[in-house]
Amino acid sequence: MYESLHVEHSSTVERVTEELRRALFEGELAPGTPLREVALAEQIGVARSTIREALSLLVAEGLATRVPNRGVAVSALLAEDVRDVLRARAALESAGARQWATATVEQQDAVREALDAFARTARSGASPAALTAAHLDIHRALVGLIGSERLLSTADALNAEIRLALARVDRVRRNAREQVSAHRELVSLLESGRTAEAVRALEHHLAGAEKSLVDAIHRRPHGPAAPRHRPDAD
Amino acid sequence: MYESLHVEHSSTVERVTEELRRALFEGELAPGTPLREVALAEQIGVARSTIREALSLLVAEGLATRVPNRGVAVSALLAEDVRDVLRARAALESAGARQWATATVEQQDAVREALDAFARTARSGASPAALTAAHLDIHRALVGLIGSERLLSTADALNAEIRLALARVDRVRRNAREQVSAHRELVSLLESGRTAEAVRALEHHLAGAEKSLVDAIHRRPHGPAAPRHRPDAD
DNA sequence: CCGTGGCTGATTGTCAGACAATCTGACACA
DNA sequence: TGTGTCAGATTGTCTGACAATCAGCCACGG
Repeated sequence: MYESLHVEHSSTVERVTEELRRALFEGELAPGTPLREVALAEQIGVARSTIREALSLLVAEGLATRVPNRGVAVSALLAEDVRDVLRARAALESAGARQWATATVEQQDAVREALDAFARTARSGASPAALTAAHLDIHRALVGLIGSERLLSTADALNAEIRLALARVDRVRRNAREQVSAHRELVSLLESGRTAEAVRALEHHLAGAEKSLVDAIHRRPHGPAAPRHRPDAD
Repeated sequence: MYESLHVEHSSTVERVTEELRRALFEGELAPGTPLREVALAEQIGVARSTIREALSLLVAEGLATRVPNRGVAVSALLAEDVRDVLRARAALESAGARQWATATVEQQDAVREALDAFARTARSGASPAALTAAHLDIHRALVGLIGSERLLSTADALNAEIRLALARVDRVRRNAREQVSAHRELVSLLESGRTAEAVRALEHHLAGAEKSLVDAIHRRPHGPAAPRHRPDAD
């Protein structure tokens, strides 16, 4: 017992990491932006070693990229990366969908709840970031049907990369209502046992997401060529 | 061009991490063994901060576990963990198998080559560790059929955990020849387009692996209860 | 006898400061 | 145009330090 009594993680590294993550998702730091150790250290008010650990965490999560002897920078997803991530998600989520029948009731309920939460969020006209989070929660719950904590972790990492990409292109504000009904349709296919159709619908949905993401990247090619270091504005 | 010309990573952290990994896979460090920072630092001859980074890497890979304020120790897989990992592998690998038809020729060849390499290794009666590595390479190549680098990384992490568990129970020396033919059968099912049968065979194989691993763990329950700190031998 | 509380040593988490190695960009030079 | 050199910036690693936290032990009191 008493398991529910645990204070928030008071680790300094954890707090710094969380702050950086927030800044990334919020779009305050554009992809390609270098994350200098000394600058961040004195700016946040912690030691360089602490910043170093936090940056390593971000790199491990795929949100930042480290080049030896040149430091870490905010990850800039290329079209190739988006394809990679979406392919991974398709594999994970359709594997989950295929296991709907053998999943536990809790796992199924998690999907339904995520769907409802998404619908509520869409109806209440929340912020784009919140909407994206709620949307991705449904897909996370699909992976949860597999029943592996480790796969849930990788699903989280994949979703984090997507959120990073979406932070720069929140113009994907297409009809949220439409998205809700599409996902509702997907879940009802699962519930009625039409697995093959559900998998097809899921793959169709992900293909669409991939296309819009790749288009967005091509429209604003913040590719591997880091923004030139210009002292003035452009 | 010139891409193939890159020296070995000369990073100290990388070397230390590699050394620790080797010790783990070799079974020199039993699960539960604490990895003390100062001790390792002066033993290997590097600074504590360097050891710290290396340990963080191991923790990120799942090979070690960190408890706040109590340090990191070699991961001890419980039966629950083995189930989790095997479930994840089943999802990834059968997803790969299902995509055999749409995979590129290179990806298919990777599977065939891994199979041949395994057969050669088995015939040459190599070390158990080498045999396990060759075996896992086949399964890795199956995940490769999906075409996502990120999923390959998670497959590597999962396989590393399995290798860690196998290091303590290399009594799984059952007939290697039998294993080879089982995998050959699996690949030929894929090549002949009998996907559903291949997936079934794969899941059967993984279920067997899970069972033997769980049995081994129960036989030698190096569970979460870390070995008491006794100054003398037992 | 058993639970409580406090003490001690060991270990981690974080900090400060230092220095060599490496990379970038600019500049001089052929 | 292409090459060599140099200064500045930044990382990778080291040393040393200290407070916070934890495990084990022991005394105390019910």
